[in-house]
Amino acid sequence: MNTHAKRNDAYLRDLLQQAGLRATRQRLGLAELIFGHGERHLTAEGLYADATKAGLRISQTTVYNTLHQFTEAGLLREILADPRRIYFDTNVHPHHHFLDEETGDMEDIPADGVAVSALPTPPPGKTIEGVDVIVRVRRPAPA
Amino acid sequence: MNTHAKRNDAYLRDLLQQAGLRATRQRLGLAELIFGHGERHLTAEGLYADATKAGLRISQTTVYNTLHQFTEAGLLREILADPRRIYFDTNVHPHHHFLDEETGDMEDIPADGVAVSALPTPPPGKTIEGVDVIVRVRRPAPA
DNA sequence: GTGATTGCAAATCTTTTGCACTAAA
DNA sequence: TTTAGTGCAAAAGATTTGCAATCAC
Repeated sequence: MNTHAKRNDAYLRDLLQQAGLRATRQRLGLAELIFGHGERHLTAEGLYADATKAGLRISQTTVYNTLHQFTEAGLLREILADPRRIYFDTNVHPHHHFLDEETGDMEDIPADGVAVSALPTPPPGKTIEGVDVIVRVRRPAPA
Repeated sequence: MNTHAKRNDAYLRDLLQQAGLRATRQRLGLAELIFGHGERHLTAEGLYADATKAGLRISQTTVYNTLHQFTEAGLLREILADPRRIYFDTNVHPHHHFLDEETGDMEDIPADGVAVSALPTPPPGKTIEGVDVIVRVRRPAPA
């Protein structure tokens, strides 16, 4: 028997239930890809491609819906990085990112790699929701 | 006479010339709005609206073209802040931003408001192009 | 059974592109 | 005159929405 799959399935069902979401075939499949598979920085486009490749029958609409639902549930976090597409991160804890300007690839910055020394005073009447640090990198142009 | 306007015009013509751009009516108009007017955080949409409001006959295409040309010339800088739209900043020096998550408004963080303590080591073969810090703020939800 | 979920198709929004016309130098 | 610039219209790309059929509980 595939004990591992069963246990994983139960885990994912639990995850969904705690998020107040029904355990549909599509959501289980995406959750497996996202949380069971080690994916870290996702775009809707990429996740849809992976889902399709994995044989999951699902629509783009549902991928978008699911990413947003998972984000609302606190299972994912949006990264402000690229004005042309939304990135989601499976790591919802405070941390920061390298963004390759050429390829669009994203990578975590190791926990102690940067530190924001002192939080600035927010504009009056506003409170700080979070801090995003994006370190833009690229392969140096050939001399 | 409008000495001020003349001087300003000459200044803007010079700015364009040094950027290798012809001093067209449209570019002069936009440069006036952007650099003579104190605008700081622009979107194409907003600049187009302001230009139209100011009586400048111009197309959206030219606004997009001009923003990119100014950016290439180092007169503006793109800000990675909102996956849904590109922000440009007239301040091209290293500094960071507050982003109001509800309104989309952007504000500079005073120079000494944040500091990134130590730049992280970039992935092998890559060099750091720049660092963007976005502090997301919002009006706290009523209790 | 009942309300949540899915997914098609169409719409929306922002940005880019092709190309004929116009203007700057 | 020559080349750069403009802008219409259309395309492109990502994301969202309306709504009827389907599914989870």
